[in-house]
Amino acid sequence: MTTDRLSLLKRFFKKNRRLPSYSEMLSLFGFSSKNAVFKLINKWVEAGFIKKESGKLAPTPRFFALPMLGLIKAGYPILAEENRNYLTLDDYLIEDPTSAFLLKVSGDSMTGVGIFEGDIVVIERKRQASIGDIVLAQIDHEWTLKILRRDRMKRTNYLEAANPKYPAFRPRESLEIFGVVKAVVRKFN
Amino acid sequence: MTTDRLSLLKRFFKKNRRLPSYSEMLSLFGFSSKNAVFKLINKWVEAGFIKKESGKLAPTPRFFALPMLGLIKAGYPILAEENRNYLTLDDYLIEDPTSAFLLKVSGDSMTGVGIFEGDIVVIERKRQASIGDIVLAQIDHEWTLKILRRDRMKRTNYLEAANPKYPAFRPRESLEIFGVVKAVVRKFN
DNA sequence: AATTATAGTAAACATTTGTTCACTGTCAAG
DNA sequence: CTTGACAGTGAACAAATGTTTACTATAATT
Repeated sequence: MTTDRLSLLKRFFKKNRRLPSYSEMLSLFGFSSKNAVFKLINKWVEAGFIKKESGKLAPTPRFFALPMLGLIKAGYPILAEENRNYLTLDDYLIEDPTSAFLLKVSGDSMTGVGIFEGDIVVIERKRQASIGDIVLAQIDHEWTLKILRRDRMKRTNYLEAANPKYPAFRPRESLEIFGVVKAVVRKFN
Repeated sequence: MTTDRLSLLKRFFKKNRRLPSYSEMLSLFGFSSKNAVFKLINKWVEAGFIKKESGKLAPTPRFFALPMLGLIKAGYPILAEENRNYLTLDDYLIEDPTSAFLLKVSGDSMTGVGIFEGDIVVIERKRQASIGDIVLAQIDHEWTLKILRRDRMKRTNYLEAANPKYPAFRPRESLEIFGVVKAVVRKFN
């Protein structure tokens, strides 16, 4: 399989974080006429991989999209119906890049919700959270990552680990929330 | 906090998947001289947010980078030492976009390694895997996601769930590997 | 008060951009 | 065999690009 041109283009974008100009594509694809590039691009525009707006090229969501399968229990993989038009994993996971940051997790207190030591969580910076959210909080001036719970009787909030071996964490002085966990990410190997 | 110009630029890139031209930046930033843009860009180039190569602008890894913290058990978050220069979560998670695809997980057979129903796994398409890898495989013509194990005595491979409630899966006829799980991703809410 | 850096305007310019037009060879279909 | 579609060459071109130079106003420093 001789690497096709779209792959070459994707590789260029991955490396340079931009699309090449037509003259750059000349050498990238091995053409000697810009018109060849022109026609090729138009084909990709029609196919929906690339967009033109006021003469500027930009990749479309489709350009990045990885095929997404669903695995049926019975045993056959199918193309997942949901063409949720998320562009990249970034766009899927990080809604507001300006308020988001990453946190490398340590400890085993959240294994119950599938957050393990070494995982990376995406946190959205905010001071308010809903009950049940996984929050980054400071409880009695100590930082921690736990589930936010509410004690209806005492009308207070407290923190709970997602691991039966830890007790509930009830603040003596203060419980301050700094962010909410929006996603987890784990790499194998 | 009046949204600063770098944020405007990031927003533009997130929306259009490209950097604006200087003339577009005029209106984006509210300048009336291209030279103002020119100087601003050069500042960002020096700061390492943007790169110029042969007159073409491109964002650097730094442009995308989210702050990455580490959480010490004792209770204080610190800037994670590892400035691994991964660009985006995509680049961190997906090494080879041409051979990768996504799979939405169903079932509870992999909860032991923190893969739950509804999670999305990044799979690298390949026919060979190492013992211990989490693989997408066809065992006796049925698709499944399990851990690849080796039976040294019988000199055969078999599959194992990461959930004690399932027995080992030993192939009667065939065990064919289609890909290896490189990462998991889970979104909350 | 004088000085220096910073942030922006305004105009001019060579280079490069994407596009268009006319043309050629190749291959598959009628 | 002819026809038409397809893939590419080559040259020409208006428009837009990033850059440079000269100048102004504002704020900060000495």
